[in-house]
Amino acid sequence: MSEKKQKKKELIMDCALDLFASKGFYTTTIGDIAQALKMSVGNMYNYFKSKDILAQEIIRYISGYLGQKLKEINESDLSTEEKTRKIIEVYFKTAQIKPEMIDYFLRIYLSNREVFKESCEGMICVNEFVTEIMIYFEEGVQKGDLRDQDFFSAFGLFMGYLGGMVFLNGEKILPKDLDSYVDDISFNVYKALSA
Amino acid sequence: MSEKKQKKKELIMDCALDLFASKGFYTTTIGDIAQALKMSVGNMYNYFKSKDILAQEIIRYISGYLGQKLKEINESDLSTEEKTRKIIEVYFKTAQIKPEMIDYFLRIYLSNREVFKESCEGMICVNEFVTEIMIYFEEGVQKGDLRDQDFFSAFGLFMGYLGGMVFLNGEKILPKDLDSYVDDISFNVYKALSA
Amino acid sequence: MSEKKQKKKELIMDCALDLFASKGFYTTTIGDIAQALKMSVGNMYNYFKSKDILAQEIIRYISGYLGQKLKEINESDLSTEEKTRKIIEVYFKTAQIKPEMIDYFLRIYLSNREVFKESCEGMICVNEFVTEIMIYFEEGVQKGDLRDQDFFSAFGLFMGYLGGMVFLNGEKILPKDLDSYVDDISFNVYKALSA
Amino acid sequence: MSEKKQKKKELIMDCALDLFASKGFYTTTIGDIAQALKMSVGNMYNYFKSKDILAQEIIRYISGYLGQKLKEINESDLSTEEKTRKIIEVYFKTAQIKPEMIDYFLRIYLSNREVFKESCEGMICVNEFVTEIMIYFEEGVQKGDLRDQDFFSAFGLFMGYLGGMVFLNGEKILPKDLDSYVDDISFNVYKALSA
DNA sequence: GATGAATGAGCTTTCATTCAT
DNA sequence: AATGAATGAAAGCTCATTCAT
Repeated sequence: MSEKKQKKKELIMDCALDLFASKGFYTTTIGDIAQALKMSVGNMYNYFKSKDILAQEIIRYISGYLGQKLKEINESDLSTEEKTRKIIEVYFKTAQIKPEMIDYFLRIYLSNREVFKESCEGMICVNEFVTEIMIYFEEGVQKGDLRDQDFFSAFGLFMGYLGGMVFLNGEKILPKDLDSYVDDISFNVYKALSA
Repeated sequence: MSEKKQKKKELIMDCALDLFASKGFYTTTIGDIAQALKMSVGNMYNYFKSKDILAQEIIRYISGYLGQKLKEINESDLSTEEKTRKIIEVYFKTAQIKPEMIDYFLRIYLSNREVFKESCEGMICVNEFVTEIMIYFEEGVQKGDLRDQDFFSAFGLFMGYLGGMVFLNGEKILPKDLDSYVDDISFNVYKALSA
Repeated sequence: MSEKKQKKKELIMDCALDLFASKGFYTTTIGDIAQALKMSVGNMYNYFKSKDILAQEIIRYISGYLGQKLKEINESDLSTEEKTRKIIEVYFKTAQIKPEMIDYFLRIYLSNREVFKESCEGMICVNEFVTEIMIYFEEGVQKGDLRDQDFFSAFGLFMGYLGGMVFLNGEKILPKDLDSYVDDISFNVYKALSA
Repeated sequence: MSEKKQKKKELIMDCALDLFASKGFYTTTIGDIAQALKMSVGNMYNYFKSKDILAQEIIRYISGYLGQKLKEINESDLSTEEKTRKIIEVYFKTAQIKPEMIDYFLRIYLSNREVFKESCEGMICVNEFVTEIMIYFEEGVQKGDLRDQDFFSAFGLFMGYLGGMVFLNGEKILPKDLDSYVDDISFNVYKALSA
C-alpha cells in the first residue's frame, strides 16, 4: 500500500474513532463518517472492506498508541510506585486530550462483542496494551515491590478502576477534575497491589 | 395497572434482559423478543411504548434487585471488612446465577448513552444500587474503618474492579473460577479503602 | 398461513413473474415489484424472505401450472401422436396467453444459476413439469409408438425445439404466428421420436 | 488499431467470456475481469467503452468462430446427412473444449436482452453463425435431401435441440457423455428434417 | 497506455413503530 | 389485550464509470 493511502486510512480511522466514541457504533453510519471527511461513501470501502473491519482496525490502533506510551514508562528507571503513578497519569492524560480513545475502548470495544468477535478474539486486538501492563506487573513482583498474586486480579483492579473513573468523569458525575484524583488513585492502587 | 399486566411486564423485561445482554441492544430486535415470548410484535407496544423505554425500565429493575441485596448487607451487623467481602460475594454470585444482569449493566447500560439519555440522566436509573454503596462507604468511614476519601474515587475502585473482573470472566480470559478470586479481591479492596 | 396471505403471495408472484420475465432478474428491483403492486418495499419481505426465494417460488409455481396442463393430456385417451400435438399446443398457447411464464422459464430460470442453486438443484423446482414429459414419453414407448431411446435425448429434442421456437417468436424473428408452426413442429417431433 | 491492441482486446474477451459464462453477466464485475487479467479497472475502458459493449463484442466473436467451423463443413462435399452429423459434432466438440462459448450463447446472449438490445438487434451479432445454418438448410433442400419447410421451424428444431442437450449436460443431468448422444441426435434431427 | 482512487446512484434488506381488525 | 400486515426511513454495501496522475 502506498504511503499516501496509509495516511488516508489513518485519517479515516481518526475520524471514525471520534464519531464511534461519541455517537456509538450502531448510531454512527458509514455515511456520517464519509461526510465528516468530505469523501464519498463508496470510497470508504476502498480503505476498509466493512464497517466491522474499520472498528477492528481502530481498536488495534488505540492499543498500539497506549502500548507505546506504557512501554516508555516500563523502560524508564522509575521505581514501581512511580511507574504506577505514571501509568495513571498517562491514562488520564489520554482521557483528557484524546478522550475518544478511552471512550472507544470502554464503550465500543468492550461492549459490542458481535463486532469484534471474528478477528479480535481473546485480547488479540489489544495485545500491545495488555502486554505492557503485564510487564509492569511482573517486573514489580520480581523487584519485590508488588505482591505476587494472580495477574488478572491485579489487572482487573487497575484497569477496572481507571476505566470506572474515566467513565464517571465522562458522565460528568465526578465533582472534581480527573487530575485531582491522581493522588488518591495512585495511593489506592499501590496500596492494593504492593507487597 | 392491573397485577396481571405488571406480571407480564416483568416477563417481558426478563426476556429482553436476556437477549439484550447476550446479543446487544441494537442487534436484538423487538421481533426477537416477541418471538422468544411467543407474543406478537404489536402487543409488545401495549406494555412498553418503545424499545428505549423498555431498556430503561430494565436497568431500573436491575438496580432495584441489586440494591435490595446490598441493603440487606448494610442492615446486618457485620464488620466493615466482612461487609466488603459480602458485597463482592453478592456481586459475583449474581454474575454467576444471573449473568445477564451484570452483563446488561456493563454492556448495555454503560455503553449506549443515547438510549438512556432521556430518562436516566446522571445515575437516576441506578439510584437504588449506588445509594447502598454510598451507605456502605459512609458507615465504614464513620466507624473509622475506611479512610475518608472522595466517595467517587472509592466507588470507582470498587465497582470498576468488580466490573472488570466480571468482564474478564465473561470473555473467558480468567484462568480460574470467579469465586476463587473473592479472597484476593476482598483483600485488595479492603486494603485500598481501609483507614 | 391464512387464506388471505396466500392469495397475496400469489399476487406478488404473478406481478414479479411479469417483471422478471420482461426486464430480467437483475434489472428488476424489489422496489419495482412493490411499486407495481402499490405496496411498500418492506412489506414484500413479509411474504418472501429474499429476492432469490421469490424467484425460486415462482419457478415452482410455473412448473406446477404447466405440469397440471400436461397431466390432463397424459390422462386423456388420445393417441401418442395426438398427445404430442396437444403438448405443443398447450406450450404455445401458454406462450401466447401467459408469455411471461415461458419467458421466465427460458430466460430467468435457465440462465441465472446463482439464483436457483441453493434450493432448486438438479430439477427439483421444475419437477412437476419434467415428470409429466417423462410419463408421456414412457407411455408412448410402452404402447410401441415411440422409439425406445435415452429419455434425455428425447426430452432435449422436444423441449429444446419448443423453447427455441418460443424464443425466436419472442425475438420477433419468426415471420409467422407461432400457431401456424404447430403442424410443422408436430410433424417434425413425432417423426423424430416415433418408432 | 494496432496489432498489439487487437491482441489484448482478444485476451480481455477470452477472459470475460469465461467469467460471464461461469458466473453470469450481472454477477461478474469489471473488477473481476481486470483482476483475472492482472490489469487495472481503468485500463479496461481503454479497450471497451462499457461492460455492455464488451458483452456484445464477445457474442460476435463467438458467432464468428462457430460460423467459420460451419463454413468449412458447408464447403466440403459431404452428403447432407453427413453434414448434419458433422454440425452436431462440431457443436458438441465446442461444448466440450470451449464450454464457455456455448454457455455464453445460451445463458448470456439469449437471456439478457437489455444488454444486447442496442447493437445486436434481430440476429445481427450472430449473423455469421445463422447464415451458415441457413446455407446448410437451403442446399439440403435444393439437393432434395431436406423437406422444404419454413426455415425457422427447422432452425428451431436443430438449434433448440442442441442447445437443450448442452444445457442438460452443463447441469450434469445427462447420465452419459455428450458424445454418446451424437448417434441418437443425428438420427432424430435428420429424421425430422429429411424429405 | 496504465493505474487505482473517487464518485454517486442504486440495490437489497432490516426494523421500530403504527394500525386495522 | 392481541395479532401481524403495513409502512417508510434508513443502513450497509456494490459497482460501472470517470479522472487525475
